[in-house]
Amino acid sequence: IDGPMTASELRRSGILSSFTILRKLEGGILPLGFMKKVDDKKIKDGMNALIVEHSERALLNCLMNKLCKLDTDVLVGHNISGFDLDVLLHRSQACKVPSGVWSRIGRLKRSMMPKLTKGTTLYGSGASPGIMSCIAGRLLCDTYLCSRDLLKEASYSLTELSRTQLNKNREEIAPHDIPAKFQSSESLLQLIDCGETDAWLSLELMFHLSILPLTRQLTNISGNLWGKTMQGARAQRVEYLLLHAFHAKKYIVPDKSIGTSKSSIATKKRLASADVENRNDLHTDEHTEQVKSKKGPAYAGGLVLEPKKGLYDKFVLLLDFNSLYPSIIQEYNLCFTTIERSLDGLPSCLPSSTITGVLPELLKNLVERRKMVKSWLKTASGLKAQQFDIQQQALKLTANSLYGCLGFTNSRFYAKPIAELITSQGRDILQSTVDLVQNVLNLEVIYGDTDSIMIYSGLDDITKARIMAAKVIQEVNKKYRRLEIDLDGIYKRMLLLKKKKYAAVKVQFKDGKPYEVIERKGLDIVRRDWSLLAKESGEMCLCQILSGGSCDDVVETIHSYLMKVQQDMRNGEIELEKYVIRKTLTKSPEEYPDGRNQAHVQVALRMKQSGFSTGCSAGDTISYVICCVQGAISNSGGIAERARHPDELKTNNGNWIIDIEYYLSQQIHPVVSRLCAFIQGTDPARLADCLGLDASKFQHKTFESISNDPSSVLASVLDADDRYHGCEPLRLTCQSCSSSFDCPPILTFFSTSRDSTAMDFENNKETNNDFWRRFCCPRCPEDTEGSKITSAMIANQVKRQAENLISLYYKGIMICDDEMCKHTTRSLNLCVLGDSERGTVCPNYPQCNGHLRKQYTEAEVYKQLSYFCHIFDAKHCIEKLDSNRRVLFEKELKRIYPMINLAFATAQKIRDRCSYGWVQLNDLSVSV
DNA sequence: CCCCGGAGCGC
DNA sequence: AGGCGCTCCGGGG
Repeated sequence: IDGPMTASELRRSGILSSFTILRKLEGGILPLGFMKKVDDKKIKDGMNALIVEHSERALLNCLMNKLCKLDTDVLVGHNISGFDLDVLLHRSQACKVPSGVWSRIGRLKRSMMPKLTKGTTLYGSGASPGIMSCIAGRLLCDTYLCSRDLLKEASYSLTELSRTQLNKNREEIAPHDIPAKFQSSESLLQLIDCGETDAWLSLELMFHLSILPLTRQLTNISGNLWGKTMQGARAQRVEYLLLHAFHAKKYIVPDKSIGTSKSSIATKKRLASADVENRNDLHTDEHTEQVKSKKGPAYAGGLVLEPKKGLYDKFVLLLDFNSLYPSIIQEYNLCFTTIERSLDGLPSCLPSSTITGVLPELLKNLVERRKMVKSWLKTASGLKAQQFDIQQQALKLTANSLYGCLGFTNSRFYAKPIAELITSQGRDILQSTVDLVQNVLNLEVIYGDTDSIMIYSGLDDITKARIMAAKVIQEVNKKYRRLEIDLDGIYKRMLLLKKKKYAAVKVQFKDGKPYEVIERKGLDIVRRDWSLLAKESGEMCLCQILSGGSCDDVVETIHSYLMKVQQDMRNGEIELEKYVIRKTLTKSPEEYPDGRNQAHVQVALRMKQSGFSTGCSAGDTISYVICCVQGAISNSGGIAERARHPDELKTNNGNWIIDIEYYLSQQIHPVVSRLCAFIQGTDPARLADCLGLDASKFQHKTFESISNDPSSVLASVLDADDRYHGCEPLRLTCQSCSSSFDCPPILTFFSTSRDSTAMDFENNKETNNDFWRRFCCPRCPEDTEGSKITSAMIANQVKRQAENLISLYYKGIMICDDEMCKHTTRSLNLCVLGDSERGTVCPNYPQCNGHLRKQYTEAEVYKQLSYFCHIFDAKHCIEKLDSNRRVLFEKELKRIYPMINLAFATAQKIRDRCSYGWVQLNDLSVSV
C-alpha cells in the first residue's frame, strides 16, 4: 500500500492466489473429458483453483461467498465499475440470489437491492450510486478510470495499456466469439487462461501506476474519502482540503449547493467569517451571473505569445515559473478573506491586507511540506525513495488543482473574481518577463505560454547557453518574493509551427552524460484523432527535419518516403490498423443533434444496433476507417456516411474498401505539409505531387508562394524588359573556338532595328539577328568547321544551366543584409528562423543585427527559368506582330522551329514543375 | 466565405 | 462533473 510493487514480485512470493469459477452455457454442456483435462493440468502445470458450478445462480453464490470469506479490502478490475459490478448485481437480481448472499460483495448487510440503473449516462461515469452503495466498506479500484486520469494514451483498453505500460501482449476475444470457446476442452482452457490473465494484468497495472499509494497520499492531504479519490473526484478533494482549512480557522463554510435546484443559487457561494468585520458575503455574483451553460469561457485565462515561427538550430532556452498560479496566490495574498468584493462586476483589486489569507497559508504549507519530502527523497533509496516521490507528487498535484476549482462553477468554493485575478496577474507577470528579457537583457523571446518563455540564444555552446539562462533567471527572480522562474529545458534544435504546436530536440543529462530526446507538443502526430498512417508519416518528416541533415538530404528523404507510402497504399500493403482513426464520444450517440455528420457517432450507432453493449456509449473511444464503395467513380456523401468500424470492413465481402485518396489527401498530406511549412525546397504542392495528388489544388497554400509568386497576374502584364530584368543570359559555347556567347532571345530577331526592345543586347544587335539566321558561332568566320550550333547543343545548355542554378539554390547560400557585415554562409541545415518577413538572424548576432537572405529565392529561380523559356518563345512573339510582318517571318519560323523546339520544351518542362511546386532534381535528366 | 459544433490538445 | 487558449475538421448557410 505504501509503495509501488510489481505483480511479478507478488506472484513470486506467493502472497496472492487466484481462482476461476466456471459454469456451462445455458442449454449447453461442458466439453467431454473437460474435468479430466483440468485435473491433469492441475498436476502438471500447477493450474490455479477452478471451481465448476452447474448454473449461473450457483456461480454467483459461490463468488459472493468467496468474496465474503476473503473479506477483500480492494476490488480491482479494468472497467470494473462500468461493467463487471453492473453485470454481477444485475444477474444476481435476475437469478434471485438471496440478499444475504449478494450483499457479501460489500461489507454492509442489506436486504433490498438498490436501484442499479444510472440516473444519467454521464461522461466518464463510473458505477452508479446504487452499485457503489452495494460495495460499501470495500475500496473500488477501476484501472480503466484511473488510467484515464493518470496517463495520456490514445486508447485505454486493457490490451493497449498492457502493451504500452507493461510491455505485455494481451489476447483479445470478441464477446460473440465466447460461446464457441465452450466447444472444446482446449479452447475452454484457453478462455479461462485469458480471464485469469486479464485479472492479473489489471492488478499489475494498479501496482505499476502506484494507484493505491498515490490516492492514499492525496486523500491524506485533502482529508476526503479514499474511495472517492480513487474515482477521480478532483473537485471534491479540493473541496475537502478547503473545508478543513477554513474550519480549522473557525470560519463558517459555504453551503453545498444541491445540483439541479436553481433556487439554491441564492443560498450558495457564501462564506461568512467568524470575524465580524468580514461578515459580508464574499463573491456572490448571482445577480450578474446566470447559470453557466456549456457556453464560452467565463473569464480570461493565460497569455499565449505569438510564436516567431520557424526552425531553430542553435540553443533555445525554455524557462518557466514554478507552479505559477499557486505562487501568485501566495505572492499577492489572494484569498476569500483578503479580497474586497467588487459590487459592479468589475475585476477585483489586489488585496492590501497584511494578514496572510487562508489560501496562501494553505499553499505555503503544501509547498514547505513538499520541499521537506524532496529533501528526504535525495538521501533515501529503494522503496522509501519511491514513497517520498509519490508523496511529493501528491503535494504538487494538490497545490496545482486548487486554482481550477476556484473557477469551477459548481464548486462549493466557486470564486470567479479570485480565479480572474489569478490569471490576470499571470498575464502581467509573463508580459513583464518578456519585456525584461527583450528590452533590458536584449535577448530574443520566440514564444511563451502562460508561465513560460522560450529564448533563442543564438549560441552553439551549451555552457554559454547555460550562463545566459542563469543570468535571465537571476534578473527575473529579483523582482518577486515567492515567484520563481527556472530553467526547464535546453533545446538543441526546435521547430516552432504555431501556438501550442512545436517540437524540439531536448538535451538532457544522465550521470553527467548528455543525450537527446525529441519533445512533441500539440502537433498532429501526438493527437489520437489522426490515423497511425498519417502520424507515422509526420513522425518520419519531423525526425528528418530535426536530424540536422542537409536541406537536400532531408527534402529528398521526405519526398521519396512519401512516394513509397503512396505506392504501398495503392498496392494494399498497409495493414488496416494503420488506417484507424479514433474519436471519443462525449455524449451517448443518440444525443448528438448533428450526429448524421459525425463519423464516430454513426459508427457507434451501428455498433449499438449490432448488439454491442459496451464500447459505444458516452466516454468511450470509437475506432473507424474512412471507406469508399469499391468501383464507385465518385465519393458522394459526407465523411460520416463513409466511416466504418474496422470489423465492419472485415466482414462485408469487400463492397467497402479503404478510401486511399482520402488518406492521401486528407490525412497524410495535411499532416506532412504543416510540418514542412518552413522547409525550403518543398511545399504543399510538391508534397501532393509525391503522394500522387493533383498538385495544382495546393498551389496557393504556402505563404511563401503567395508573397512572391512570380507567376501571378502582376508579373504577366510586365514587359519582357522589366520582367526579366537581372536575369542571367543563356550562355552557348562554340565547339570550334571554345569561346562562349550569350544566346539572344528570339524576340530580338523579330524586332526591327528601329525598336530597342532587347534588354542587354542593343550593342550587338547585328550579332543577334545574325545568330538566329545562321546558327553559328558569332566569333568564328562563316562556314568554319564545327562552328554550327545544333538544336541539341542549345537544349543541353538550357538543361545544364538550369541544373546549376537549382543546385545553387539548394546549397542555400545565405548572405547577411547588413552592409557592414555581409556574412556569407551555406546553411548546412534547413534553417529558416522566425517569420518569413523577418528572415534569418545573422550568425554574427548579437554583434550584427542583420538578417540572412537567401542568395537565390524561389522567385528568382523561377524568374530565371521563365527567362529561358522566353528566349525560345517564338509563338508568343509572332502573336504580337501585325499581319504584314507576320507573313514575313512565318517563313523564317519554319526554319527556326526545329532548332529551338527541343530547347523550348526543355526549358518549359523544368519551369512548369516550379509553377506548382519545386524542381524535382531527378527530372532534370532530359534526354536530348 | 464565414460561422458553428466537436475534439483534443497545451498550459 | 476542475479552468481557459488554440488549432483543426467538416458541414451548413
